[in-house]
Amino acid sequence: MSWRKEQRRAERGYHHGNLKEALLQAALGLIAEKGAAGFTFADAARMAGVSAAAPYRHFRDRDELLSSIAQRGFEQFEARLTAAWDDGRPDTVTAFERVGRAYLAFAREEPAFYNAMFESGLPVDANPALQAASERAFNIIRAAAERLAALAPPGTPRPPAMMMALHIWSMAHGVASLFSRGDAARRKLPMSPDELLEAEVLIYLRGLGFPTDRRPPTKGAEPPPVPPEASSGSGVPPGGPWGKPK
Amino acid sequence: MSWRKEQRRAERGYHHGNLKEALLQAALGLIAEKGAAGFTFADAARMAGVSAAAPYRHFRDRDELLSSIAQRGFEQFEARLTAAWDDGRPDTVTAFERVGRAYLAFAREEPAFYNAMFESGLPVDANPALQAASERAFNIIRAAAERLAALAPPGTPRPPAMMMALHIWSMAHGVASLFSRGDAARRKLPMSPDELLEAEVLIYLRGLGFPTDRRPPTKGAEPPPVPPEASSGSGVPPGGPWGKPK
DNA sequence: CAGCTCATGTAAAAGCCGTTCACATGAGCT
DNA sequence: AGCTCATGTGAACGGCTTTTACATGAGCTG
Repeated sequence: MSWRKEQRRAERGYHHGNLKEALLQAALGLIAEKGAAGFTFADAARMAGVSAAAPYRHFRDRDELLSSIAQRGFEQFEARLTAAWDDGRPDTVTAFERVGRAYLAFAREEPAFYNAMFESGLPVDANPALQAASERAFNIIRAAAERLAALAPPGTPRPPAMMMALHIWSMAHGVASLFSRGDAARRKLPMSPDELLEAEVLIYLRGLGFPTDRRPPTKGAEPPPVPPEASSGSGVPPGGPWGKPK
Repeated sequence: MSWRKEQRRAERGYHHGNLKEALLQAALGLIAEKGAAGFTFADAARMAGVSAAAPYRHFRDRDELLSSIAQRGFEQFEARLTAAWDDGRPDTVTAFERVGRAYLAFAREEPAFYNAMFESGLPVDANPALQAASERAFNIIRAAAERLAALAPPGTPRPPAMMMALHIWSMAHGVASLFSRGDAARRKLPMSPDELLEAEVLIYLRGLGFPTDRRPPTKGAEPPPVPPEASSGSGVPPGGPWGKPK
C-alpha cells in the first residue's frame, strides 16, 4: 500500500513548503533516538514525507545537516548559559555554579544537540560559522571566569581567567559525557552528576583560594571588584563541599 | 586487472592463517585515520586481503569488532595507568599526577583505542566483558584516590575516595576529549593539554587541603598513613600551580 | 597415505544508504 | 496566460552490511 505517500502528497501538495525546518526537526528526533552516527539522511526524508533526493535541495549533504544542527545547538547552548550566568547575580560564585548546572541540564535535556555538538566527530573548525557559534558559547564561561578571577582574595596570585574557564569547561564536559548521558548515566554513582560537578567546581574554587561556604545572597548589588563575599576569610569551610556522609 | 588479489592469494594461500588479528590491526589503523564512525568492515577486509564476507567468520558483526578493540584498549589503558601509578612511588602526589599525564598520553598516542573506548558510542554496559575491563581500568584511578584520600591533612574532613576518583576521571576525560585529540587539539590554548590538566588537578587537590608545592622526592620509603609530605603545612604555596606569567 | 570433517574463505545476492541527474510540478511574477 | 526557477521525484550508480550456498584445505583417524 503506498496510499500513505499519496495521502501526504494530497495534504501538502507537491511542494512541502517548509521542508528545511521539517528535516531539521526530524533529524533532531532521530539523533536523540539513535545518536548522530545512527542517524540517516534517508530516514529524515521519509519522516518528512519526501523522497530521498529532496533533502539535497536544502543541504549539500548529510554533514551539512549535522552542522546546521550543531550550529543551532551552540546558539541555544549560549542562550542557556547566558541566562544561567545572569550577569553574575546575585553573587559571582552562586551564578558560576548555576552555569555549571545549566551545562549539565543542557546535556541532559538536549541530547541530540549535545551529541551533534560534541560527540558527532564533525570538524568544528572546518566551518567558520560553526566555530564562531562555538566560541560565542565558550565566551560565556570565559566571561564568568573573568569576573571570578577578579574576585581572587587579595594576597593570593590572581589566576588566569582563560585557564579557569578551560578548567571549568573540561570538568563540565567530562562529567556530562561520562556520567550524564545515555547508558553512561546508568553507571552506579555515589551521587548525581549535578552534585558531582558542583562538588568538583567548589573544591577547585577553594583550591584557588575562593571562600566557598554556602550563605544567603547578600542584600543589594555586589560592588565590584571586591564584593563582601571576598572578605569572609579564606579558611577551609568545615564539612567540605561534598556534605557529610549520611 | 585483478592480479593483486591473485597475488595475495598466491602469497598466503586460500586460508589466511591469522585473519582475526589482521582484521583487528587493520581496523585499528582505519579508526586512527578516520574515526570509529568512518571505519568500515569492508575496508578492513580489503586491507587484510580477504573478501567482504570473511570477517563474519571471526566477528558476529561490525560492532563486535569495535567492542573487541575497545576491550583491548581498556586492557592497555589499565596497564599504562598501573605503570604510571607505580604503587604510589616515590610519593603519592607525584605518582597521582603521573597517572593524569598517562591518561592524556594514552589519549594522544592511541587515538584509535581511545576513540573506540570513549567516542564510538557503543554501549559499554551491554557487553559484560567490556564493562569489566572498563571497571578494572577505572579501579586504578580509584585505588590511587584511595591512597590520596588517606593522606588528607589531619583536622580536615577526609574526602570520599570514590568521589575524588570520579572527579579526576572527569577532568582527564574532559581535557582529553576537548583539547587533546584530533582537530580539537588545534584550538589555540594558552598552555598544553598536559599543563592544563596538571594545573587543574593541583588546584583541585589544594582545594581538598593537600599541600601541592613541588619538591624533590623525599629519600627513603614513604611511611603510610602519614608521610612527610603531609606535614609541610597547608598554606597556599606562592606562585600557584600555573606558574608565573612569562 | 586415503578419506573425512570442519573451520575458514569465496561469490552472489538482497536490502539499505548517500549522492547525482534528468525531468516534473507549481508558486509567483510579468 | 505564460514564463521561470525553486523545489520535489524517480531512477540509477556505487558502496556497505549481512546472509547463504558453495569451495578449500589443514589436521585428525584409521
